[in-house]
Amino acid sequence: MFLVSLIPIRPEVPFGAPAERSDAARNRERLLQAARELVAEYGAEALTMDALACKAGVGKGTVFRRFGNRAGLMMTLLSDAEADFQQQFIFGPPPLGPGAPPLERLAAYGEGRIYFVLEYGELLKGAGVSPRNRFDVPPAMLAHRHLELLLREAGMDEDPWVMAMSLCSALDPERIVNDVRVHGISPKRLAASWRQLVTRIINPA
Amino acid sequence: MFLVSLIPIRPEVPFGAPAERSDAARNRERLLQAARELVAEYGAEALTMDALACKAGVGKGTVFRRFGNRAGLMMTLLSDAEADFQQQFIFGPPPLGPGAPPLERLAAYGEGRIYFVLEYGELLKGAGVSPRNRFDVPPAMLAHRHLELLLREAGMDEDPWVMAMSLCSALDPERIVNDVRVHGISPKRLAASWRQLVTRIINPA
DNA sequence: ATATTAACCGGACCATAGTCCGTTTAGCAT
DNA sequence: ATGCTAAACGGACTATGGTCCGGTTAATAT
Repeated sequence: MFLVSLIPIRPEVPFGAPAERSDAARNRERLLQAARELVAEYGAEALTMDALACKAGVGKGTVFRRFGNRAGLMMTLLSDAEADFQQQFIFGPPPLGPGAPPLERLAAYGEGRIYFVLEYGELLKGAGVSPRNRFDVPPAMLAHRHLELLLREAGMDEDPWVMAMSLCSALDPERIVNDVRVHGISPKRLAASWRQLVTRIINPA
Repeated sequence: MFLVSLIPIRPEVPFGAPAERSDAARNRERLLQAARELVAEYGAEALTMDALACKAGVGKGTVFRRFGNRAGLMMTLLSDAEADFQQQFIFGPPPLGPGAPPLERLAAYGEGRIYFVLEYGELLKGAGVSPRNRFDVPPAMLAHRHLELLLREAGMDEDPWVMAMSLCSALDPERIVNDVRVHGISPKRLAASWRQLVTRIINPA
């Protein structure tokens, strides 16, 4: 699915940019490897940039040159999983992918996203420290456009843009993780409520 | 409206706790005064705990003993406005307060909250740094219970708890501020979309 | 092979939230 | 008034994200 390159997880470098130098590439791999190990062992929340630099055997400056900041590192660590999920709802089999009616796709999207969030909640939290990183980043924009499109297909023609944004908010990672971990709400219950929400939204009285 | 004391903005001290010492009370007032001035002049985002301690003429330890952390300070600064808004939707005149049909109260709540958020967005952002501070704090819990109650009154009897949580998410301060400031969405448009959202939720097909 | 240079490297440095603990003091009992 | 004690005080200290800049090196041209 080469089209994926049109949906970058992170903004790509400009076209004319020179290729990455070999030592830079090597250090990036070292850093990603070390980061994955640290996350696997201690969790994403416990990952400090100093510890990462130390474990990867590079200087701290190098870490920040690669990833910009902590959120950028988390985004990079998420990018594979995020691309995979995008594949599923754009090209995958119904009901998540094309072929099912919009309502079923909306319901499936929410359910899929809920389980995605519960699996990658810590990384998502780290990646979304600022509003800019949470809302105006390629995966979030794509999710929003996807929901907006499904709402339109379902006949919602009164400001689907804002309505899609509200739906995105209902799938906010911190909210979902809090519901499950603090209040003991089951993922199934969240998914059922989501289904009811989208059902009612596209089937007005 | 003495009942307000039953709806504390921040968790109160235990009943048997000894009274606050006079020097502590004096320093708390100094700190709040200084904090309000700093927020008024430079904005809440620019307020640092060091600068606050310095301006109030107290040590840094005192600041943290009073407010626990930066979020606690922001909550305290918000408490008057938050209590005021609570008054309005619990005891105030319809459609925000009791007396109007549930749908109208829901619509009015969202509209009121949107304008509240746009006025106090910076403080709300500072107060809600952690999920715990965002979701499981008295004002948030009260808002959630209020929405849940209105949903029940409107005949929604299938998991109104989670549905109310989704509605709370749709009013997330960072989302609202981002929509308005970054995407240029007008508050009126947000309020209209919110009205449509709650209308569809309580008037299923 | 050598020179050139732009990119990269690393770690010292800065800013700020939050902690700790020895010192001071308000409130009270005598 | 004096002494006692628990509370409060304040500033040095720590942790961590992020910046800066002088030295190093990979890629390229000659």
